[in-house]
Amino acid sequence: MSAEGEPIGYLLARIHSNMDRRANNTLKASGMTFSQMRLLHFLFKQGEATPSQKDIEDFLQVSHPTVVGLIQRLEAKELVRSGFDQQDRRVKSVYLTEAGRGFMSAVYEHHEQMEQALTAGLDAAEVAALRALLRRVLNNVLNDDGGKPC
Amino acid sequence: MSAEGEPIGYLLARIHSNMDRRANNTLKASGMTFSQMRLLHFLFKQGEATPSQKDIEDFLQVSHPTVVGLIQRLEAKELVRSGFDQQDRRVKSVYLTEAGRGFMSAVYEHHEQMEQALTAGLDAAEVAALRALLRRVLNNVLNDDGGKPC
DNA sequence: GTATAATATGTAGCGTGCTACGTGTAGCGT
DNA sequence: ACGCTACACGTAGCACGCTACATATTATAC
Repeated sequence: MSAEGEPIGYLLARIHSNMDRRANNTLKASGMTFSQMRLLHFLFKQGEATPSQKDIEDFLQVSHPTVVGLIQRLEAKELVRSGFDQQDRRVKSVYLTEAGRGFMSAVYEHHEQMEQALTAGLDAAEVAALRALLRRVLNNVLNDDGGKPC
Repeated sequence: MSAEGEPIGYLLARIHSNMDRRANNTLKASGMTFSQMRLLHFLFKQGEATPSQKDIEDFLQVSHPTVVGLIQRLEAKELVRSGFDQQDRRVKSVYLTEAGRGFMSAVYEHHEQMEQALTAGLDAAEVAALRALLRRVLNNVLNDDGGKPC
């Protein structure tokens, strides 16, 4: 029937938008969003290091104006702070405040919940297989030029 | 190292945003977007039927204000037209214009390209496995209430 | 030293998604 | 007929993603 014909692209679009909506509804009470959570997660993992805006852009794989917006909103909430580097005054370093660091436990709790909700009913081998396939798809999306000369 | 730990949720977010950007860049010349393409695809499949805005909402699985915006932009381009039903004047029926119907061949061409780019390097069995796993993930995202009472 | 290119960040404007709330129509109970 | 609920659609306002263009700093070439 229609099962074999359903495009992977549409499937991914539907999953992502539903996942995003669910996550944001759960986080709504705390005034956070899924994207903001991803950024805090990255900063938390860095420990004492203070990554630049460019590093964040590469990690999240979004454009730099998107990162600017995220940082502005997180700074308004006093969860992160930023400042220009003294060595190279082009780069802006970003780091968690104490409040931001404290926020992370709640964030990680939700993180676990969402991951388990996504993979409910799949055993460990299936999750591993899915992850491996998705990583290959991601690589295609990142590097493949699909006929476009540039 | 970090391979086994990468959350499915983040992987999906990265894939979707990169896919969307690629698709929109390819479609840019024609003034279309990936979302608009999904809607035209749905209308085209309906043949003579004229689905309501609500039907579109259910198919795309997005909120009704999002559908309103999509339709407004497609109507501005004269690719679709809409009107309220005479039987039940709450419902607004949407259908392709001739221009919209003509547009579809180009759309389908890109559709094929994107699908192939996504699954490059995967054989038929792997694509089928990925699709099956994604469908289960989608189902989790759709139906699982994850502790929310309702 | 000065011009040029490369890099990092900022701003403008738009599309797409959401929630919350408002409007109009249909259906139902009384 | 009246009110109430349910349903479909509309609007407001926001978050987040993009491209295109602008600015500031550094690096490089001459």
